[in-house]
Amino acid sequence: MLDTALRQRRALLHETRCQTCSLASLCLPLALDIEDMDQFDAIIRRRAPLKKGEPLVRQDAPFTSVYAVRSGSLKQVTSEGRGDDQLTNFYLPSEMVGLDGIDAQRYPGSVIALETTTVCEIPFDRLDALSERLPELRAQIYRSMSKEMHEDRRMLRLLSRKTADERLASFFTSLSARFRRRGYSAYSFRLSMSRGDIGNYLGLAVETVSRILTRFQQQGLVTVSGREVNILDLAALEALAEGEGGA
Amino acid sequence: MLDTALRQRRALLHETRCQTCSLASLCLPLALDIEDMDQFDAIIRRRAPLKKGEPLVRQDAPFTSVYAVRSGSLKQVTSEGRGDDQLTNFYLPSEMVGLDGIDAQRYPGSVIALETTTVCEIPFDRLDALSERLPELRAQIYRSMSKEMHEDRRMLRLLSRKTADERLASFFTSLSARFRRRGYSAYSFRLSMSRGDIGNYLGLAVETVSRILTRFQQQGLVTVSGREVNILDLAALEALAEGEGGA
DNA sequence: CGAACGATTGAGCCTAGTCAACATACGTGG
DNA sequence: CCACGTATGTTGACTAGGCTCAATCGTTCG
Repeated sequence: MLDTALRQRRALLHETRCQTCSLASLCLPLALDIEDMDQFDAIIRRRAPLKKGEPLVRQDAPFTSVYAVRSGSLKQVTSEGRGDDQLTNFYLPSEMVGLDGIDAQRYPGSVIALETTTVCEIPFDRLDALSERLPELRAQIYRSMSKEMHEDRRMLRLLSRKTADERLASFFTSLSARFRRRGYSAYSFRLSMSRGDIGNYLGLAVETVSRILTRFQQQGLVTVSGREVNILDLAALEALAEGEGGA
Repeated sequence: MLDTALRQRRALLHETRCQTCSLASLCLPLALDIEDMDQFDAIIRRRAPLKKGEPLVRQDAPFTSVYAVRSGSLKQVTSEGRGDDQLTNFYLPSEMVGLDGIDAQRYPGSVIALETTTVCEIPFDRLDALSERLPELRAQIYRSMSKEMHEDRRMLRLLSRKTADERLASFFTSLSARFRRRGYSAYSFRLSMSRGDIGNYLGLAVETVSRILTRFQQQGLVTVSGREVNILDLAALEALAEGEGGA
């Protein structure tokens, strides 16, 4: 039995090494050579997997680390005032959590696992120190942050100009692209978030999300069964997402 | 006459030095000591002032530099599809323009002067190289980006949860705070942007902006005459911005 | 001084929110 | 393994906030 535990532990350690990580090509150490990757690897902290609903970071907690998602998914929720939560982000494997806490030195929202989720913890002070010697790593940090800003701008546009249908279509095409990029099917996947989460994220009432999903099915764009999604007409969804509904 | 030109040029050079810049305490070199500031100063490029309506950067142009606003103001506009512009940001003195272009190596939107505006151009490759040796500078770059992400999240919440009244109130209180921080009056200022710009930014029709402004005046919250704004009851505006209208 | 643009005001409409009832899935303990 | 309770999802009816269209007024600039 001890043997099993040992093997599991070794497997875990093995898995946690960047060099053998299947996400390495999408993650922070992306551009590093073998030697540098070892240095990077050395500052990463292992973490027990998070269970569904468990917070990775809590809003307003002191900023110490950023995190790379290895498997599973999370949502970022910012509470302000009484019960007025806003879901500001979903995080999928290879994406970075916590970069928005650098400025205020506190995390601006809680980040909560949507399913069983594993992450790599990267203490920021050590990352920063390492980035001093590794220009490629520095560039990758800048790129990650810049990309998130870029994404946020897309989201601003979605919220201020798009109709409910366009928002849902955007949501699906964006998820589809993100899954594809990670080597999963672009057409068939399982949502880890509830309708409520989706609505909150897209600025829509749950009822609206539900209604539009049934309409999308009637239109033959997708099939949805619970959280199982099948995209039938990606091109049409993409057109819809860009506002070519009937204009 | 040559003498005049010479003096002007010297004045310009003088003004453009970080050490004598009144914004130094808000800007990138914030935490640098005198010596380091000189190094930073050396990589900055002077730029002729932009006239109203003139673009500082154009959407999709190759990313080369970031910019610090010295005086005036600008807006960032992202066009997608036909005529579907989204105003994603306003930039005031000491704020950084262009950081969202690092990832794609292109500027994700055009940035256009709203009035006569001067900026410091900072070539990014040289900034990055310098940041290798100056941890304080690096920290400040991270902080700038992180702050912008944070701001974007606030904006997401505004667009997805707030009513038109709350949005306008937020807009005014935010401007007020930004002016105060720069040493200007928090209660009396001139808008450099049109009603159309405000509406576009806040996800509202121009007519709605106009209507709410007149209502705010009737309620004794502000006086507005053209682009001249006087805040009469900042506390009430702040309460409104946070959704304490009648709840 | 006139033209062009920006701002204001009014009337009617439409999208998505709210409230309410019902259906389904989930998971926990007997 | 099933039964129950709770959380999640769906559907319907009604409402309202903000958009559109349209006309008018004001202001800035050539």
